[in-house]
Amino acid sequence: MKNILATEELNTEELILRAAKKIFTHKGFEGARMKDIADEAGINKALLHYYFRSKDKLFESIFDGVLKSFLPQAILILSSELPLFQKIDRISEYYIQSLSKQPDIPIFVLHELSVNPYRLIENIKEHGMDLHLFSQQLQSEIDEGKIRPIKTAHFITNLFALCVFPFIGRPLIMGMMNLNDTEFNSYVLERRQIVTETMIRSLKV
Amino acid sequence: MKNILATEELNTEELILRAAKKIFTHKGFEGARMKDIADEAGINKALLHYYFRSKDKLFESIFDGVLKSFLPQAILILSSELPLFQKIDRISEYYIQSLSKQPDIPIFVLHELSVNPYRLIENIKEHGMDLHLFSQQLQSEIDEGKIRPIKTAHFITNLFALCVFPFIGRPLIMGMMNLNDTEFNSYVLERRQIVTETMIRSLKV
DNA sequence: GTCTATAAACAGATAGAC
DNA sequence: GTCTATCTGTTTATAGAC
Repeated sequence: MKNILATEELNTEELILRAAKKIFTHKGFEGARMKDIADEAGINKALLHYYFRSKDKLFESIFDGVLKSFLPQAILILSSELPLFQKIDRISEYYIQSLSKQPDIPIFVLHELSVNPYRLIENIKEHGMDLHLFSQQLQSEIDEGKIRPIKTAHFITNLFALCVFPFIGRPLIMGMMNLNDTEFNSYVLERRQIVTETMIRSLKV
Repeated sequence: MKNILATEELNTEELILRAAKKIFTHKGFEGARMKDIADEAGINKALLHYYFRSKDKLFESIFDGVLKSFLPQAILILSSELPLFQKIDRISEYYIQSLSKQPDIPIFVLHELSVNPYRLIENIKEHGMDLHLFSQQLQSEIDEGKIRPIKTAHFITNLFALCVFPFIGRPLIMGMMNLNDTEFNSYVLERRQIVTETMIRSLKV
């Protein structure tokens, strides 16, 4: 039985997937070159085609995987039994932490979706992006006078905007604020509390 | 003297720039084809090179123009003499209204900056992205106990995140919320008030 | 200035040896 | 499975006629 913990013992297919994820998320589908991916994986171009037939097929593997590793978590937390304010905290905690390790993901996903919106359709269907339960919870809190009225769409937009924008706007923020890499990392660490506070204060009656 | 109001009387260079802006902002630099731009402008590929030498040069013209038409306005409003809460309202009004007419701009700019962060440097130097005055105002309001403490970086991130994210995340929002184009437009119209309210409520002591 | 035709460079994909 | 060499189609860029 293979030692699953030996991270350096990757087979070729895994090497390719890791390299492809790095190059695609950094440069986008159109900007990525099969040569770049092969070099990153330390193998030959031809092997990419041997394992994945085409650039499109390879990309689909990466894109689907990325989407599946991020979107469902939001639905899971939002549809849970947790109190509203705890959900806010969990979402900001999870997304800011995950994206700190993979900061290229948001701009990659949103750029590709913006160029090819159809890509989302299958994935959404598959995972059933049902926010019905969450909408009910939100409406209950409003009806009981616990929070100010807000539509589900705006609540979710606000929450994700506050969490994700630092990663999307990184070069702009670093430029406008004159931050170096170290300073930017500190700034990101502060975001979790800022997001939670901003969301909760804006909802308080 | 030419009639500057006759919008249909564009010379070839203007036709190219208009077409290039449309194609580049929609598909990004790597995804854009010179053929697409020529077709959009109703002219021949060779003419693009006659006027702009290369795809890179043409892109620079567009990118610089786009940056100059959006960034300085924020600095202008933030560095003005207006009260803090009015600045919030002006920013959300200006950016949500402008971007409604050109919704591709944010993802375009942020994707290109993410692939080539150096692009920003010259532009920022040129326009002097100085937020010193604004930081002083923010600190004064905090010191006088008028608003809760918040760093300039987080204030600006929050404000721009709330304004810009709907355009960046459009396909995702439409997918998750099951919105059609008409519904999305209504949703965007509501954002201006949501942004102002969210920002101001989160700052209130 | 504007076009057609073509060159030159590149990128994705395949053939075939090992 | 993995490599080198090559093919095929695409894309940017140029030459040259009008």
